[in-house]
Amino acid sequence: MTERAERRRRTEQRILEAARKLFADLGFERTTIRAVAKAAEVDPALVMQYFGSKQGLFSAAVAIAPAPVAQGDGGESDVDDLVEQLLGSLGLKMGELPQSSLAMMRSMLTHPEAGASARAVLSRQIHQVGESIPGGDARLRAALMTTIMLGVTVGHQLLELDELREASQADIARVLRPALRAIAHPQAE
Amino acid sequence: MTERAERRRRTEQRILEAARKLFADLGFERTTIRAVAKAAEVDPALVMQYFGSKQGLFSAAVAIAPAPVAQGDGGESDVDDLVEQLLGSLGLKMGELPQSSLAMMRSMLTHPEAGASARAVLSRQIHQVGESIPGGDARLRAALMTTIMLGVTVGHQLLELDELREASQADIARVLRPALRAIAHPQAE
DNA sequence: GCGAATGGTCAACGCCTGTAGAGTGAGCGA
DNA sequence: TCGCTCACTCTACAGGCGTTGACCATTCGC
Repeated sequence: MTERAERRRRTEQRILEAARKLFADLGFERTTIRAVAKAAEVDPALVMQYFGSKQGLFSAAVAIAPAPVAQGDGGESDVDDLVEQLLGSLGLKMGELPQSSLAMMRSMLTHPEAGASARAVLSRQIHQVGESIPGGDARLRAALMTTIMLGVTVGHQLLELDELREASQADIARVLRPALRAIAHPQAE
Repeated sequence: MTERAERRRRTEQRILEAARKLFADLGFERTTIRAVAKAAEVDPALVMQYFGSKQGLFSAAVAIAPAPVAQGDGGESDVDDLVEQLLGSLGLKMGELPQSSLAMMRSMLTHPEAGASARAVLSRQIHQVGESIPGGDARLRAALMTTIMLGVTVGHQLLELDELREASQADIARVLRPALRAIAHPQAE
């Protein structure tokens, strides 16, 4: 790779990292192009030149391939595996949920584009979870399992509730596991 | 009450209603004083005069006495009652969660003051729920029950996920009930 | 080496925002 | 009725924002 191209790639990466951090911490509106540029030690105009607009920068900063949830055939053990997978994804979230995800979540309630992205990601996950659990109302159960994970993640990562920050990942998983299983396994009532 | 005072009270109320609607729909940053004034058919300067600043308007629009959760002594039936209460508060949220609450929730991830308010409200609820359930880790269990309700409410009210909008309040409560009970009732493992 | 391409900067524009202060007219107390 | 209070409006300012186009300086292809 030519030296110029290499240099450009690095600069672009530096801008994206700064943008992710600021978007994740402050959200879309409070993050300014000027602040991103300063954090990346670059002129604001360069950010525009590379990403076209603030929205373009946001899209580029948030864009990632979401890790897909493995699918099963609805059998018993697969359902429990699914629960463990969800809990595990929360575990990942404890220390090092990617900045891009945090950035999207931070803005999903106030920035229309981020909201649309969040809906897409969640719908996708709901669909996948729904295919992995039995029962006629699998869709609703999957939606609730997903929003439960969303709520815990928001409370822990974004609101930083002390009551959750104090607990270890294992403790949270231990308490949450029976709840998720109760939803995943349909019972006759 | 004198005519002038009456008139003022009505105007102030009109401004607050417009502000709540806009804050709930758009969040703090995207809501402008000018837009609130226009919706209330009033001059922008009047909004400032009444509430001092945009932040003051937001505080006034969001300020409400949160309905306290009744407390029990940790007995079996009380715990189930608590679960029903939480599910009921979600039920209230279905059609007509007050605009002031929506306004606070909408901005809680991106506006520092709203975030602080949200943390205060949630911590209060966690504390109350924690006092109503038995077990050594009641605090953590209460936090998770609370964030679960938060996640479902956010997904339903703010993100407006189709999978939740399609379901009736009773359906959601039916699926969620065992999950909350599983967390509320500590089990030896 | 030399012109072209390209990474990067500088200065500025136009817009929108929250906010301030002077002004107006109608209802109030005496 | 008179003067004052107070609800309300008009106009304007200062600052920050996203965005733009002209401008350097280095490196590429030939």
